[in-house]
Order: sequence, then structure tokens, then C-alpha cells
Amino acid sequence: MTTQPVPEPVVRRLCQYLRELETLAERGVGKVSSGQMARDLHVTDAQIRKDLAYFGQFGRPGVGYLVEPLRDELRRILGTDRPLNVIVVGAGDLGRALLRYRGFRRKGFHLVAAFDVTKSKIGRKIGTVPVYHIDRLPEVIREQDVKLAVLAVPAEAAQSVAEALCEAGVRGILNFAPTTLETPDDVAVRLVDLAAHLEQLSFQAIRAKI
Amino acid sequence: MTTQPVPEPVVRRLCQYLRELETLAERGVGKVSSGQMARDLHVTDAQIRKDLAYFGQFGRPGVGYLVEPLRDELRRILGTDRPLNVIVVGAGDLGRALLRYRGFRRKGFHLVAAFDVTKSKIGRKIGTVPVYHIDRLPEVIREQDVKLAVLAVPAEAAQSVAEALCEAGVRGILNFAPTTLETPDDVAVRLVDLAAHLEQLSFQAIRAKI
DNA sequence: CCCTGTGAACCTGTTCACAGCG
DNA sequence: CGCTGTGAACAGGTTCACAGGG
Repeated sequence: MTTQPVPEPVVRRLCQYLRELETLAERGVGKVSSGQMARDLHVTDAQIRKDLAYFGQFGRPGVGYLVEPLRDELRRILGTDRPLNVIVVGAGDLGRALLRYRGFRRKGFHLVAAFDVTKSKIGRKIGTVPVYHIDRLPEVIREQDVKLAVLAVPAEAAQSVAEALCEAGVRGILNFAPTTLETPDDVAVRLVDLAAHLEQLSFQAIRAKI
Repeated sequence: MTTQPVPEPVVRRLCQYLRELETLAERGVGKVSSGQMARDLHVTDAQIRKDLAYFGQFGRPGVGYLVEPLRDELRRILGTDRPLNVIVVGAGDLGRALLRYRGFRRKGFHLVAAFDVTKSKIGRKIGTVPVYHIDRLPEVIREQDVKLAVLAVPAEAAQSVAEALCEAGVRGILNFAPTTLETPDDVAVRLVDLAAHLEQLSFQAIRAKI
């Protein structure tokens, strides 16, 4: 319950639970059991209880969990209980779509700046977010206390941008460029390879036919 | 080696291996050992060999793997050795960005149509891809023999669109709407929850500081 | 001698089952 | 009685280590 290492699958599911709890709260549902959530999310009830047990005891025997308190607890665990400043590097099609994506804001992330090297993009705004030249990365990161960055640059540029981000003090990088990044141990990286997801789907689809 | 069930993590890594092999092939590298790939991809060499063993024997003891043959083999396994027609449902910011994303084409996927309900979008093209009204989903899916769909509609609409897709004979859905979808067993679904990825990164970043 | 392919050992995440509390 | 929390049993994925082939 203290600071034992938490398996990655657990963190993945924590985000699912949070999403479900947010939906329930919106609908005005006050309490929920692990069994009900399990049905909705296609997991087992024991799994949910075990996952939560990594962080404490949040339920009441015979009742279940109170939706809003558990939601808030999960946000605290994930670190999204207070607004986090995030930047997007790369203002191509994907970068622009991510800047406009409402889901980030809804979850409490503040997109505070975008960066690119293309002259025509710099100085403009995408939605409400200003686009700066990539040279200003360190400056903006420091001034706005940015901890997380979204990387949406071409694969060839990804490593050098990642190094600039680490240098400037970023703690996590969400990488949409299909490459493995080399970063110090204290900087977390998550790769989101969109094409790979389609490939995996293709594989699953082939197998399902049997 | 025949048709035993393949663990999901194996499929995920297969896509990584393919990406690496494509990069190596572009650079003109002719052969590679599991050890070299392991270093580049941050996995173990035994892992790579075990993963490949699910599908056959592709290497030569003392030499390693021939880059292009193994690449082609992986494509065949994943089902991307021949072009696959794909549609995108939802032509909002995210849908548009995905339609323009080069990574899909580079991997052999053909984006053949987009769908939306907004009058102003219908009849136009996004990049080279025509936008149809969502009512024409079944028709286009049948005519173009579409097997895979990308879902980029608001969460509230996702389930009903998914049902239409299944009805029309789609075999796999890449779901960017943050909801769990209910689909028949023979339709594969993969959820890509962009905000959840940032949440997981936030969690990792908090932990890394310790 | 290098590197693959693979059974065996290991380990970690999942499921089970039940004690315990409201 | 319902549902949580959790130790114990289980399952399955990963790592090890070595036989075997070029």
C-alpha cells in the first residue's frame, strides 16, 4: 500500500476506472460495486478490487464504492487532481488535431503552447494555443513549469527534440512518432504508434475469422 | 507453431520488430541478430526469438535474420502484405488528422472513405479521401470490401456507429472514442484513449521522481 | 565461435475463495 | 446478506541456459 512498484496493466486499468466513474458521476450515480463496473468494462470484479488495493481501501463492504470520492482519489493517484501544463511539439496535422482535442482539457490537462520550425505557423494560434519556434522550448518549459510534452514531429526529428525536452526538465513524453526514444531514467516515455494499432487490429481480425 | 493463441504482448512487439526491420531495410542493412534488435528496441534477445517462434523459424544460427525476408514474413503474419481498405468514421479534427496521417499509407493501409453527419463536410474531400454521409456506410463497406474501420466520433455516438459497422461486415474497429464498445466476438476492437495515455504518463512521471 | 531455437525454471499478474464487516 | 479486502492457488508470459547448426 505504500510505494511498492505498480504494474503497468494496473495503471492502464486505473484510467478506465476513472473514466467509468466520471461517466457515472455525470449521470448522478452515487455508488457502484466492483461487480457493476466489471461488467461495463469487461474485466473481473476481483481485478478491480486488487488494483485499488495497491493504493488503499476505498470501498465499504456490503455497499460498494462512493462514485465521487473514488473518482477524486483516482485523480489524485494519477496526478491529475490539479491542472498540469502540457506542450505539443510539432504543429502538423496530428499536432493540430491533438491541440484541438477536447479530451485532454476535460481530464484537467492545460495545453499551454505548441512548437514548430515552420515560419508560417509561428506566432499564430491553434485554437487558443500559441505556436512558438522550437528554439523557445527551454524558455517556455521553465516559465510555465511544464512537466509533460506531446511529441508529434516526424520520426527523424523525434530523438533530437526528445533530448531538448529532457534537457529543459520535462518529466514525461507522449511520443506519437514511430520510433524508440533514448531518454534518462527519470523521464517517462510512452509510445503511441497509430499505424501499429491498425496492424494489431489487422492481425486480430484475421484470427477472429477462424 | 500452427494456430495456437498468440498473446497480445507478442503481437504488440511484432509491430515493433516490423518497424525496426523497415528502418533497417531503408538503410540498406541486409542482416540483423536478435541481440542487435533487442538493444534498439529495449527488449531482450530471447524475447524476440521466442516471439518469432510462434510463427516459425526465420533465422540462421551464427548469422541472424535476413532483414527483408523477415520483414515480409511479419507483414504476412500481420495481414498487411496486401493493401487493406480502411474507412474513417467521423471527420472532426481527429478524424481529419488521421485521414491525412501518412503512417497508415506507409504501412500499406488504403484509406478509401470518410463518413460524417455534418452537411457541410459531405461531398468534399479530405486529402484524397471523399466524405460521405454516414447512411452510406453499408453500401461503401460492401462495395470496397472494407474490413477495418477507424472510429473518431464523439463518445456518445460511438456505440451506435459500432453497431452499424458490425452489421455492415467490418472485422475490426480502431476506437478513438473513450468508451467501451459492445460488439460480437468475431469483431476485434482496440481502444486508443489519448487522454488516458497522458494520465498514465502523469502517473509514471510522479513515480519516477522518487 | 556465434547466434538461433527451445525446454525448463522463474516470476509476476490474475483468479479464486473466503473471512470479516456494515 | 452483500460486497469488500486479501492470502493462497493458479496461469501464463518472460528469462535462463544450453543443445545444435552453420
